[in-house]
Amino acid sequence: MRAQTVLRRELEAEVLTPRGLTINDFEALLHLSRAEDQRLRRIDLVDRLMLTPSGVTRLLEGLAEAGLTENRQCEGDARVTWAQLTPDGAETLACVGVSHTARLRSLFRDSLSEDEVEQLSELLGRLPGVGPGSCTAAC
Amino acid sequence: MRAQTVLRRELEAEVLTPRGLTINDFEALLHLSRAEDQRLRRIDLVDRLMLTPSGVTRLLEGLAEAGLTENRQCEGDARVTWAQLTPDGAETLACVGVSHTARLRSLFRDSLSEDEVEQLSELLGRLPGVGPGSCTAAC
DNA sequence: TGGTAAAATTTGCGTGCTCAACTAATCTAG
DNA sequence: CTAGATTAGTTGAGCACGCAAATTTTACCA
Repeated sequence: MRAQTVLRRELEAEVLTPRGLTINDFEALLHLSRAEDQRLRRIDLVDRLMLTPSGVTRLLEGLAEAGLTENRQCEGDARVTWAQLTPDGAETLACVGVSHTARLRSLFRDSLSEDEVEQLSELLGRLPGVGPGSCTAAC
Repeated sequence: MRAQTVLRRELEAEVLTPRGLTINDFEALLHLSRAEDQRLRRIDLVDRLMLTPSGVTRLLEGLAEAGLTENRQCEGDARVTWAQLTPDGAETLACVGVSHTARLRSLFRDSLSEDEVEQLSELLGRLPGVGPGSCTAAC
């Protein structure tokens, strides 16, 4: 059950940490890059990253400060502020993404066959609170 | 991949938190209770709980303060201080253990068959950093 | 035997996150 | 059209943990 802790650190150290990114930073960028207009409401990130609203606020605080993200007003609903991916953010993601996901894949493929990865993903996805797609690999 | 986060909180809330215990607190007690003479070196807990030495120090700080654990000198090696389960600790574990593990089991069995749990456990166990037995269920 | 390396542990500092409480905007009944 | 409920988000306090550095004790080897 503590797979995450170890895998996670191993993953971060490789390519993310050198750029001052966290796994959640990375995944936030990833989700933004795939969203329409490359922007998402905070609440959407809460769901996708499985954080609390306050966690997301702080996460975006850091990303915005690093210029990878921007806060944009949402006309039509003054409650929401978009988290908008900046060109810098997109570029960073592009740079980091390849080696990160490669690393991720190899981490699984070293010990599991493709079918087994599939199986594992399916089983985990059935657990409560783990939607299919809450896993980077599945993205 | 973020299964842990959710399952973990759900688990804690049920029976552990009301007693002021954390999952790691619980697992520490569990490991101690199964160890010879109901005591373990800090380093052993580091391995079993997948924490850093400093994490274990702080964990035991709390447990000792709550009287569930005691620090005992180790004659023969002055570097180590045993973490010794107290009667209180054993009792607490007994009280909490049944409902906690029941809850744990049901959490898996609600969405997975017994075979599938087995399968999941096997697959996870092959991942680097996850020995078989680092999962409460396997204990 | 002495000296350096390794093992077990603690301490200070930083960080990522949660929880609870709060504000502000929007929706929904009566 | 207004009163309460809901939704989106922020803020302060606190916690569990990691990392790096320091300390003490033990082991190993020239």
